[in-house]
Amino acid sequence: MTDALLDMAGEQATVPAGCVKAGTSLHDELLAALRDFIVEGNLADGARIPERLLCERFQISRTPLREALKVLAAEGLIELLPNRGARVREMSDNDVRDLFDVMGGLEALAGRLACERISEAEIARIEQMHHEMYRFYLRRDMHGYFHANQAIHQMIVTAAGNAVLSSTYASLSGRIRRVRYSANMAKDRDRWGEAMREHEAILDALRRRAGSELSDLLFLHLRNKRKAAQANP
Amino acid sequence: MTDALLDMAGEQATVPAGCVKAGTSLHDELLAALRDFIVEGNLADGARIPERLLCERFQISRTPLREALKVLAAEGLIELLPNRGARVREMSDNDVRDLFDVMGGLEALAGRLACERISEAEIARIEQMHHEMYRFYLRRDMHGYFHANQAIHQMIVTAAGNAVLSSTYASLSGRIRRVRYSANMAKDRDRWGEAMREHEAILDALRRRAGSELSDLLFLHLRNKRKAAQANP
DNA sequence: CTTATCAGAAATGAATGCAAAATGCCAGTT
DNA sequence: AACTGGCATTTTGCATTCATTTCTGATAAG
Repeated sequence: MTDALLDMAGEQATVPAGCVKAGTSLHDELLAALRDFIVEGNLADGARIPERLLCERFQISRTPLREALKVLAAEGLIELLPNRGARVREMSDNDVRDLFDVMGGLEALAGRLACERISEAEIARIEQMHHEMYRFYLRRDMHGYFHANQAIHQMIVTAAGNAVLSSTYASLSGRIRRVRYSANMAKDRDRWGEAMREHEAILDALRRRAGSELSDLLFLHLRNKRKAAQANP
Repeated sequence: MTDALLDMAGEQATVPAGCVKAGTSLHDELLAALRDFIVEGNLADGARIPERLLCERFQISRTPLREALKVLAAEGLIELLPNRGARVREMSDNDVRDLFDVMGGLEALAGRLACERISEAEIARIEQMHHEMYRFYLRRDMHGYFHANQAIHQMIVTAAGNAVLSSTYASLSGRIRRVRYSANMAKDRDRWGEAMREHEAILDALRRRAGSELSDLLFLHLRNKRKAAQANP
């Protein structure tokens, strides 16, 4: 962990003062940096996060750091034990299941709302991304596929045009990104093909602007994704 | 606003020290108290929240207060303008629409999950609450109806057995509770009756454990509720 | 050799102090 | 009379300091 923190401190040091964008407080910057750092998975599950270390690395005092930690705890990324400091939140299988289901619910909502207000241009853009993803699938390019897949889902959420949905979705995405759930698909070729077929159906429903149907498809798609991810010994 | 703050100080003063529950830090207590205070609607929309005042009222220093404010800002209840302090977040019609839609999406999810795991006893309990609500409706008891209605929706969310869903729902509930959206139904008797019929259908779908159908019904129910609430000049 | 206990060290929780930014006020000007 | 510019006050942001709790590890008893 210490090495990672040192790396981060390095980045911080290379952009010392001029990088302070107008209107951004030290606290906000720190919050974003810390969140990214944890979401990226640089810290092990359940790892302690000593304030002193972070202070030295970020070259700040404890006050803004502690504020940021409180916010991250509220977001569910870390947990604060009274008088015992911050820990990276460990996620049980149940937690992962719950997170996936809520993500599914939010994507279902996104699909429904998107059907109501998405433009033809946006649909065309998603179709394009879909074909791109398909090419990754044919090439068995796991990384590219995963990236394209995530972009499509994000695009649907964005197309819903709902700020509350977007921020809620982003928050849960951060929490779930710590869970490595992409690697499993490589072992399960059937699931990969199935996922592609599900995406075909999703795109079709979006084209027809069939809100309820798309809503169902997206929820079930996420649920299947979760089942595939959790079916690992 | 000052009066309201003074009132709160009074409450705080009446339970000065003994109320400190074991394991709860000053920060957590303060956070809960502040959140309740704002959710209850004691502060006007857009009202400034000077730190000094709150400190005097709560008899604490600025440090824990500022931590609490940061968390409330992250929750979306207030907004923090850099160097200009905290304000109660004003909600535009768009914000209310977005909130209602996401609440609808979450309830739709709750219904779907509830269908999978709800017990017969819980269904019976909801039926009972439904009939209770119906009696309030017949008596034109707006307050009682509203209360029973909220209890039913909460019960469905609880029955979903998803911790992430519950906490997300609770957070959005807090943000939306500041909006008075109950009074309008009194003016629109048709909407009230329609809402009752929707609840009949919801209960029926739940009995049959028809997940997708219930999901649709709940989303549309919330959307209709929103439309009725926002149709006020 | 294991385990219990206790003192020192370290970390957290909260309060205070200081610098910078913003708000408000008043005078001077047009 | 209205508007602009500058100064004083207030308020926020962050650092530092103090108090309390927890952790560590060394020592001694079983």
